[in-house]
Amino acid sequence: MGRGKIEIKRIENATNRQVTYSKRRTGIMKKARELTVLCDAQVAIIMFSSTGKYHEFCSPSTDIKGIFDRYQQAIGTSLWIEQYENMQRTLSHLKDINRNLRTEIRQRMGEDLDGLEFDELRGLEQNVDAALKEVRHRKYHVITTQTETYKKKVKHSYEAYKTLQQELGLREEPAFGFVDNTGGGWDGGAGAGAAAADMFAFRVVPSQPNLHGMAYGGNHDLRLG
Amino acid sequence: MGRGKIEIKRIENATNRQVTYSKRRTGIMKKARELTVLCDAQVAIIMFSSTGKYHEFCSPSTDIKGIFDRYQQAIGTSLWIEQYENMQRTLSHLKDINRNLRTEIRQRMGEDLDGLEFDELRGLEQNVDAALKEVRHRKYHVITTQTETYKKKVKHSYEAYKTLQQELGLREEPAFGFVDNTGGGWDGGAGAGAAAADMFAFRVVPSQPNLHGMAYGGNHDLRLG
DNA sequence: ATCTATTAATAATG
DNA sequence: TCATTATTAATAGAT
Repeated sequence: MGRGKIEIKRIENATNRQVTYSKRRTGIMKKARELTVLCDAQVAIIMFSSTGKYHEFCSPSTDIKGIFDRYQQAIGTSLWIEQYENMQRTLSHLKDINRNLRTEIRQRMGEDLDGLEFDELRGLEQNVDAALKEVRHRKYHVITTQTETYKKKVKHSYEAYKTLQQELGLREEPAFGFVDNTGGGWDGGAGAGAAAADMFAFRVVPSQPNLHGMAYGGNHDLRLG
Repeated sequence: MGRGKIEIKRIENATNRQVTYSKRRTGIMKKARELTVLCDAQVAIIMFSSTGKYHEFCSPSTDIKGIFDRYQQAIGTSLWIEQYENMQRTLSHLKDINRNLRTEIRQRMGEDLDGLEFDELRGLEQNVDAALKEVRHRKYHVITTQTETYKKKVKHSYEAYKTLQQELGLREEPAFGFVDNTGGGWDGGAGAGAAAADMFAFRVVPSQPNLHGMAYGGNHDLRLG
């Protein structure tokens, strides 16, 4: 259907090939459109030219995704089933791991111990015991450091206050609690410790939410026992 | 292109419609095949007739999935992005939970404590302490139960042996270790305890693999300390 | 299915 | 890319 018959084989001249692609693509799209109208059919076409350009056709009242979902239904499988199943596997593997992690945590909390053999219980006991020592050690480190810091801050403030008092030459009623130390010196002892405990009362909510919804221990009062 | 020109609108006669669908479908497929050969193009076509039958065309050296993957790349999005993203969300959520669980376990093991506030450390200490008590309690329960069971078994065997000895009227050299109890009675004390410890030596591998690869505690010898 | 008169698509050309 | 047109290809309607 042209000025001459052509053989159906790759057109070597790139320009001709491109021109023919363009003309015939239009033709196919027109035919597809006619088919959908005449015959009430659903058609989806995707084309890539040799230069990488893409064109699509899709019958109205649906879209490429719709037709492909229907197609996958028709052939009874998903074209992307492999990726999908891969993901599903990863997902269920993660769920397994999570379940095991939760079990381990519960056991480390002293729950769900029924399934453990004696030697596992012994190992767990030793491990928890060692952990307890670590936590205690860390706790004492923190409280010591924080107390020192607080002592320094209070001492610093007190000295600034004294300096100010001297510079102004005033003898006003003291505004700070710590001026009960009438001697003017620094006691550095029990008084500072008690004040430090009050200071820590600002933060009783763990900064990192516990996944069991039951943050470590129930008792958050601040006696230093 | 036929005995008469036709209007491009739905063919009401179902038979005609089906015939036209069949003819024109063949025509489009032929055109598509020619296009792929002449122009070195990739083409995918999916059709559904009004009766629900499906037909497909795909250029050689690829498949429908291949063309659709390329198409999705070309338009820069996935047609199934919603499902995919849903799964990705679930996945990363699970990973988050996983990470938090691991952190909690490490902290319960006395590691990674640097990020914890004093009151969190205190809560953790109390919690681990309580857990330790639980584990110890359970351990003693298990060892007690198992010891009792073992005692009963040994006693039972011993009595069976005695009965057998009497029935046969024999005075052979004893074959079992426990007949050192020359009095013939049952001591029920330290001897049985030591034998029980040997019995437990069969199982030193935890039945449930620990996810940190470091089963509870390193020391699995069986001294009952 | 097959046939064929007729229309539609398009290859070559400008 | 666009228009023209000679020619081939597709197909509507009939058998």
